[in-house]
Amino acid sequence: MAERTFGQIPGYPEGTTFDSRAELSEAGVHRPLMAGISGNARDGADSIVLSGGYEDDKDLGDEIVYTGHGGRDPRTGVQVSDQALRGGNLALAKSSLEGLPVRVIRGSRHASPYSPESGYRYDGLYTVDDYWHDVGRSGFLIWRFRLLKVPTVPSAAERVGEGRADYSAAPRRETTVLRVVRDTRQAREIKALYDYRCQVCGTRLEGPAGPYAEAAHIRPLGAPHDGPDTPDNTLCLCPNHHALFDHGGLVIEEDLTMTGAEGRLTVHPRHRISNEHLRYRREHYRAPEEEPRPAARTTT
DNA sequence: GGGCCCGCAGGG
DNA sequence: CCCTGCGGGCCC
Repeated sequence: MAERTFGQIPGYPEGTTFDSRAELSEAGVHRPLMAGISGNARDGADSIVLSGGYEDDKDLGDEIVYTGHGGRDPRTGVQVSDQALRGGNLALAKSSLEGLPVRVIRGSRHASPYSPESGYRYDGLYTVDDYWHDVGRSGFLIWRFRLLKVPTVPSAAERVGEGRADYSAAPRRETTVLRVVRDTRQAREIKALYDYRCQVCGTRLEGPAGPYAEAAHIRPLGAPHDGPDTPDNTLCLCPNHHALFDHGGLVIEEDLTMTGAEGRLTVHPRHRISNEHLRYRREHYRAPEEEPRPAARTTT
């Protein structure tokens, strides 16, 4: 078994097309012949294929919301039970935690303006920006992974000796920056209100240029969550608790007690926090009930 | 080795 | 078009 390779495969630049899954596998661009996700729980996911069939997928080009696997009838492809954070799904979550690049391949059967006319096409590297669970069209629990394109910069080797005509001939999509700028005026005001102390642990980080804290959104900004950039959707957190919150390891209950941290969330009298947004976060990011958390890996 | 999976070809 | 049988590679 060849070792798993993350990032671009030498000899197969972005835009390379393949006739079949067998060719993709042979090239090492996406090794499994049928599965959509290549990877494991330990190392993360190195590639995925969008080939249609998953009704909850969203493809906006530079942003993809990819559906995890599992819970489908193998014959019909119909979702008949809940998905779990296992196998390839866990691999993609691992890639998110580690910030690993995922090769994305689109197939012609995937209904999207970004799909190739025929066969499969390697479309570059993406990062797994976020993952959460949702109720899919089928009514069953699905895991969802937001992938964002890593902007492609031509390497020095590619630039050297490259004629202008060649450059203009290369098909390049315009890259849309989808990230919302997070530190708005209201975010700064919330941080000032708490004097840069974490609402979870009270930590105040002080550097020579001043204090540092992060504004965390409770209901995430951007589709499909569409949380607002408003004070009632913003928390002032230290980097550790921000990361823990984003990855579902810190849950704020309705009474402001916390799962994953001691005590109760500190809330300033002049800071109203939306219960609705807190509920949204719990519903989509907390580990599902029947989902046993994977055993933590210890480094020895 | 078992079970899973965003194939694929072939036939109706 | 839809359905069926037969799959290879890989994770666990």
